[in-house]
Amino acid sequence: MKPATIRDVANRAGVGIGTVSSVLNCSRPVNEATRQKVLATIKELDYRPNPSGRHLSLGKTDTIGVIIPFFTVTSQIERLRGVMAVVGPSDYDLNLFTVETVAQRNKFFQTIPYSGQIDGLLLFYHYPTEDELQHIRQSELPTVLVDVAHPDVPHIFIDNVAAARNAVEHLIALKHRKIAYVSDYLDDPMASNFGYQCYVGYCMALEAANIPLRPEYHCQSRLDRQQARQSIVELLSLPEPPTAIFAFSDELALSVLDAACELDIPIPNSLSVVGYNDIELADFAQLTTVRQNLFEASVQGIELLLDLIDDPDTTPIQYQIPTELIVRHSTAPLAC
Amino acid sequence: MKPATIRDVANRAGVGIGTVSSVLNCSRPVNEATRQKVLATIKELDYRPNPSGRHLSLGKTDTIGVIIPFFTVTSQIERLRGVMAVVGPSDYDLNLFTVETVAQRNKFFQTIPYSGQIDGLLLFYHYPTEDELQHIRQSELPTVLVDVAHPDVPHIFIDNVAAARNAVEHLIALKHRKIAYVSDYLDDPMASNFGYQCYVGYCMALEAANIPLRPEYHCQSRLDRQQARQSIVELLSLPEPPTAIFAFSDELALSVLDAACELDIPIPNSLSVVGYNDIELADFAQLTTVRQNLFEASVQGIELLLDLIDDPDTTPIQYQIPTELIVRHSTAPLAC
DNA sequence: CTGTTAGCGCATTCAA
DNA sequence: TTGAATGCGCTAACAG
Repeated sequence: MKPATIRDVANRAGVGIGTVSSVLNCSRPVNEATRQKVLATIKELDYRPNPSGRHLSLGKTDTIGVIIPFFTVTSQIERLRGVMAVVGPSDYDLNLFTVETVAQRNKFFQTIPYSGQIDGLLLFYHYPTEDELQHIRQSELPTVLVDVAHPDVPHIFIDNVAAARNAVEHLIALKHRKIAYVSDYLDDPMASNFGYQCYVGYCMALEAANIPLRPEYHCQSRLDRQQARQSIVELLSLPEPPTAIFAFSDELALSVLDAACELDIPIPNSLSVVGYNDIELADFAQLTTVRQNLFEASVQGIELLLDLIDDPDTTPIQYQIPTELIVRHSTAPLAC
Repeated sequence: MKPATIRDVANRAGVGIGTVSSVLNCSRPVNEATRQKVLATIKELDYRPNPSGRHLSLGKTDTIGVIIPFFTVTSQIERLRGVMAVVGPSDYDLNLFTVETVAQRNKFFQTIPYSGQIDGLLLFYHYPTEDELQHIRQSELPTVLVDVAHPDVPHIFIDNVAAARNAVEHLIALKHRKIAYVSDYLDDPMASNFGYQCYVGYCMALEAANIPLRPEYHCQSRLDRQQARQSIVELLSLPEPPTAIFAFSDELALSVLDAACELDIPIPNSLSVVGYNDIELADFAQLTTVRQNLFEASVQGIELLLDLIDDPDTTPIQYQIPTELIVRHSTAPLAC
């Protein structure tokens, strides 16, 4: 059976269509008696306003778009949970988009912002290109970045550079000097900017300690477990292998453990390992890692976005989420 | 600047509004010359059809709704990935809904199916109540269940009963007779039906081996790690503790490992453990577990749903996804 | 082949 | 306080 429309309700209740609308949206005062009658009719006909009608009339979709790349990464679920925690109780819906290739990403930015199908965009884990920024600006779509900082876009910033530096300094404090860094391919067009940020922090820590940078200690790896392990085995097979490794994700850090296991390198005795994210597995594996409150960052992200949608002139405050180094048993002082 | 409408394009191109629509949708033949002109104007004006307009006119939203409960559970990301893999390249959008409480669930089923805001519904991990079925039927919203089987609703079925039975039989084959089962609270209104299904499989395996059921061996626990560990410590502290445990999720199985560690019970020597899902962590922890291809199940789920939307009279074929017992090092023959 | 028109369901005028 | 009319952007049926 066709769902009831606002006109059905109006006819049945013997009132005008505008009156029903007024009752629904409290947009203007309505006589209490007629109000009750309308309300009763709505219930009787089981009427629900059609969102598309509203959207068309209001020029608003009550939907926010979310892009969370790297959906294989466990920690992404935390980000999504944070988003849902705010969007769920709100009047907004959530549209989840996939962008797994450069082509998809281009198409997305060229179309969606202009399509009027979302009122705002939440972008995780991705430092927008100049081109993408252009589209965001031009479409005037309220946009918030989470995880990365950008001077031109409101964002919830996690200072990964400082966190990475702090992690590496932890290793240096343990007397390590041969410290490697494992990340994704920094020049991969689909890479998060994140690997780079951590790299900067890594470099800063080394520099501050007067430890020269060794290019062979920067291991850029694919993220799937097999290939990662392989890359790290190579790293650990260098003539002068590192005594400590900082990995830009817990997943990669676990691959370090895999590789060390394969090579019979005891951890932390002969090799210290620090990860990033503090995923559940990290605790289980007793991995020293950097904890970021991804849930909280997401929550602040959409809250900011909703504010921005509500009032585009909101001063785009840029929050910062603190990180914390969780020291477990995968790091130890350098054995002499 | 206001985005261009179909009328802008028509005026600019000097054609009728219907012609533009025809070009866009190939809904009727158009003279090649005018077609090119329209196409050029569309590009020139950077015109994108407004979805709400389409939706309103077509009575279709090109959006499918998805409910994936228990978003804290790592394996859920696999399901979501499967969905995205199909929805992403399609013309459909994905609306993710939260239902974390009974109230939310009720509200969802009472409103969303009728709202016309989605063309189809994909329901994970949830055996619908009679009431919910009523709403699904009444609203005539195409709906597909994934993970659970229901006689009245198209579904992608994973035979958890058989898989659980198989897992427990593995333990029995290892000569275990004191076999406990750890799950969520079976009577929790927000529980997945899943804990119950595994329970049935567990019982069947025991019965077939003539092992009497011991109520004290069924440990119903909260799912967060601390409380789970606590519950399992109690289980393992029984006067006659189990020598093997089947957990309905890898997360719980890992909590079993936690608890065993706390009590200095060596695994698998003194206690065998089997989990469920084969999350990444399971491999890492060398946990024997049941692997279900969650990605594949999701893919089949939306594919079926899209078919159903396309043609509501599609014979609601009900697929079944096989499971596989992955034997690792958390299970061993009963020590005499 | 193509321009025009009539809704789709709703919010918001403008009159009354 | 309220009903009727207008328009949001689009598709499809209708009339050339």
